[in-house]
Parts: sequence; structure tokens; C-alpha cells
Amino acid sequence: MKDFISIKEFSELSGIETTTLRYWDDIGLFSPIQRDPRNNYRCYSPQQVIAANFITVMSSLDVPLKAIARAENDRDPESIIKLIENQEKALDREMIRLHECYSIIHTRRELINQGLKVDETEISEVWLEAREIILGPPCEYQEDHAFYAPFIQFCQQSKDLRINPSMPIGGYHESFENFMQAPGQPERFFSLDPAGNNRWNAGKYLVGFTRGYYGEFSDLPARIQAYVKENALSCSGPVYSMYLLDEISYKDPNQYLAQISVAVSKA
Amino acid sequence: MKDFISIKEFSELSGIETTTLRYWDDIGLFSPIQRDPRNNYRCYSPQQVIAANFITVMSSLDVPLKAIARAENDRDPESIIKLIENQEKALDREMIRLHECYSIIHTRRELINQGLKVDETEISEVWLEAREIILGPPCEYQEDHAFYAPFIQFCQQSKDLRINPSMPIGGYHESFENFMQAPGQPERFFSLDPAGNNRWNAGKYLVGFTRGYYGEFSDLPARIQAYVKENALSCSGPVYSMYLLDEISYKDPNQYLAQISVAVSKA
DNA sequence: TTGCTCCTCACGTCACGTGAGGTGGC
DNA sequence: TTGCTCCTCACGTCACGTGAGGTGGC
Repeated sequence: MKDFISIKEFSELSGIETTTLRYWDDIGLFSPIQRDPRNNYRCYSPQQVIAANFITVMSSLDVPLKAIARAENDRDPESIIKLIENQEKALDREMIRLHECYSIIHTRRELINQGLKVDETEISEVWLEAREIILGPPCEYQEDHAFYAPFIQFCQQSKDLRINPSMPIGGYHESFENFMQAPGQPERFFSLDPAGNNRWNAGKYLVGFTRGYYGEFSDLPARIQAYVKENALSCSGPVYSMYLLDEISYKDPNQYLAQISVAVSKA
Repeated sequence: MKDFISIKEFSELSGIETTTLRYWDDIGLFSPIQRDPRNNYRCYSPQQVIAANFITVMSSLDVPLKAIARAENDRDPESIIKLIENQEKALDREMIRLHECYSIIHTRRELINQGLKVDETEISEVWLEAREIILGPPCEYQEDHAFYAPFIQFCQQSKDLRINPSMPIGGYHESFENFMQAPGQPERFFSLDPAGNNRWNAGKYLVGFTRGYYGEFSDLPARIQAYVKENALSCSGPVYSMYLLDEISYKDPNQYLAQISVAVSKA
């Protein structure tokens, strides 16, 4: 008896808005099997829900309606298989992308959380776990010693390497002496990246904090040196500087929070 | 020296189109740190690439620019953390959704592939692996015996159960006798779904094919019965009917390809 | 006549993309 | 003057969402 259902019933059955169904009809993507000759109402058959759901799935995967319409237009199995195969590949890529995005924002959140918990005034010796990083090439500074040019180079390079350029970036000095000579001009830049080509080794680090704009560490280097002397430490390894709180978290550059980590051992 | 870079340089550094950068500026989401007073050119600082990349990541995750702008507007760590936390949850859900979509289109593709390889004229005994399914309630037919009403009920129910309604749907008969009495009116509907509440058991099945509209199996039931007699088989278990090729693959209902699987054992 | 569902048509929305026409410094 | 980069402004695009005004059968 009830071979046909109204647009509203079909909408409830399929979960697709009536406006969407009308739009699909307009652009020739998906139409009711007939119109009521009396009042021009759209008449859907219940089984059409199968095709409609398929379109919903493809559309929810960001396949343009035109591409779906093309396949629906020839409507032979080979076209549909091709459409699906392309989408399966796209889905694989999308999964990888989402994992990357997750790791980017998750890392960012962890840094901010750390930044909020930190006691900025204290310098302390702590054990840091290893972290994968991308270590850039040695920075080539111009006469003005500004880090703009090397910073741009590093960003450019990680973009060219198709490495994700959204991971937090920090500065690297090979030795404590080098750091003390020019704290604001790192020898290299690095980026926290699980897909890194290098690693920030686990070990004991002297960790201190300071507020201020990128590369302006105020009296922190002096405070660290004082601590080193007082406790008779030997600063063996590299120095990492990075921002736990930066322009993403604050408008005012004076609030940016830098963390300096110096690899140490008892003298 | 070069503290500022042009919109084009910033675009190349960040990988963001100049049109997008202008749009972000227009809506107050992300602006250059200043304008050149001489010609009103936008002047970006290289470090802005960090914030811009963060916006790109969030935007690529379908966070509305307005939501990003709100967080960017107060720009305190707590707002950013909330924004990220929400997005992490959304990402978890999105991953699950993508897996579901993958399984939906992959299943669909496998059915179509099977449908293309099949010898439609032959009835054969084959071993079928187990499959997870959702088995609907017994169908309640009206006087007209049409399967529209029960079909709608099944769709509605699987929608209410928040089960994915895009998996292929088929018909189920508890016994071969029941199937032979009304091949086109299944006792229940089922849906191929890895998250199913039931299963299509592994075992030996008599499998045959026929072309035609949903529920119209032509002479296939008779051919199956003839085969059963001839080979002295006993049809123990349930009968599953499903469409390998349906309205998603063909315009013409006469081309739809049904597969009937009857559980059998040697008499 | 009233209510109800449906119809078409026009315009709005979101995040840009695409010219059109104009400016400023070499 | 020419070429180049940049500017604003208007309009187009995609997949709808939102009324406005009208129709047909109870």
C-alpha cells in the first residue's frame, strides 16, 4: 500500500534534513523516484534510504557532491568501486593527518600545563626523559645577530622536508659556555617532533625559567651560572631553550615563559 | 634588520595562502603586527608563523574560525587549554567515525567485487566464514505482505540504537521451508555490521544468485530446491539473502544481483 | 475557515577564491 | 613609462539553513 513516503518521513528514516534532500534534488544528485502529480510533492521509496545513506557517508568524508554525482550518474559498479577505492586511500591519509594533529595539539597542551605549574623563581636539578626532536642545521647569523633569518631558514627547511611545521620550536646550544656567550642566539633550532631525526637525551638537567620575549632571558643565565658554582656542578652537555607559554597563550610578550635546560653532572 | 616580512613571504613561510591571510585579518582572527605607514602593506613578524600554524591546525580540524578567534581574543593559557581539550575529545570521536566509515565503504566495495566475479547461473556448495551481523526483530507484515513497513521499522530501529544505518541490509529466514514459502518476505532483516549483536555462523552453505528487484528472486528458489533434491542435501539452518549489487551500483532494478545462502549438511 | 504538510524562490552563511581597478617605489 | 608587489572591493563558490509567500486536501 504505502509504497512511497513523504520527504519528512524519508528525512526521519535517513536522518537527512529535508533542506538537504531538496538541495540534492535541485543539483540532480539524488531525487525521489517520483512526484505526486496532484501537488508536486516528492515521493521517496523506503529502499532509497540505502543509496541516500551511502551519499551521506561519502559526503561526510568530504567527497564533493559533484564527484558523487558523477559516479551516481553512470551508476555502474566500476565507477562506484573507483570512488570507494579513492576514498579508502584518502581515509588512510586522513587518519595519519589526524594522528599528527593530535600529537601537535597534545604536545602544545602539555607545555602550557607545565608552564602553569612551574615555580619560575627556582632553579632545580631534575631528571628529564628523552624526547624525539628535529635538529636544524647550524644557524648562520647576519651582522645584526638577529635570529630572524636563521629562524626563517629553519621554518622553511622543515616545510621543505614536509615535516610538520606546527610543533613547538626551541633553541639548542652545544655547550654551556656557548650558551652563556650568546643566550639569545641559539646555535641551532630544534622542534619537538615524534617523527624527529634526533633526540633530546634523557638525563639530569638544570632547569630554570624566565618571562619575556623570544631570546630575551633577562638574568636567568646569570642565575644559572651562580647555581652551578654554588653547587659545584659540571655542565657537560647541550643546552635546550624553549617556550612553555608563548604568543599562542599570551598577547603580552612580557608574559612568555622560557624554560632553559642545561645537561649537568656532579663535578 | 629585516624584522618584518611581506604577506607573500609570510605566505611562503607558513604555507598559508595570501587570500586566507587577508581574510583572517578582515575577520579579526589573525593580523600582521603592523602596517607599513607608507603604503598600508601588511607587515608580519617571522615568529607569527607559530600562532598562524596553530590556527591552521585547528582550522583543518574543522574548528570554526569564530571559536578560534574567541580563544585568541582573551589569549590566556586557560582558554587555549580548553580549546585544545575539546579538540582532543573531538579528535577521538572523529577517529572512531572514520573507522566506521572505512568499514562501511570497504564492506560495500567487497560486496560489489564479489558481485562482479560471480557465476550467476551456477548453484554451489561453499564454506562461508563467520560474519558479525545485527539481527532485527521478527517482521510484522501488513495484509499487503509488502516488506516496506518492516523494512522501515528495521531502519528506524537501527537508527534509534545509534547503530550505523549504512551497512548493507539483507533478509533472514530461520529455515529453508520458511524461505521457500515466502522468499520475498524475510522473517527478519539483518545488517552486516562489525559491531553486531549476533553472527552469521561459519559453515557450509548452498549459494545461488539471481538478478532483479529487491525481494524478487525469480526462479532461484526453485533452482535451489532442485539442487537440494538432486544432491540429497538436508537444509539445516537459516537462509540469508542479500544484494551484492543494488541501487548504489545500477540504475536499472533488473540488474540488481541477489545472493541466497542456505545452510546445508549432507542428508 | 483552520491547520498541516509540502512547494518554490530568494537571500544568508562560512571560508575562502577570483578577478577588477588602483597605489607606491624602483 | 614599465613592472612589481601590494591594496580594497565586489562577486562567485559550495553545501546547505532560513524565512517568505503560496498550494492542496482534511
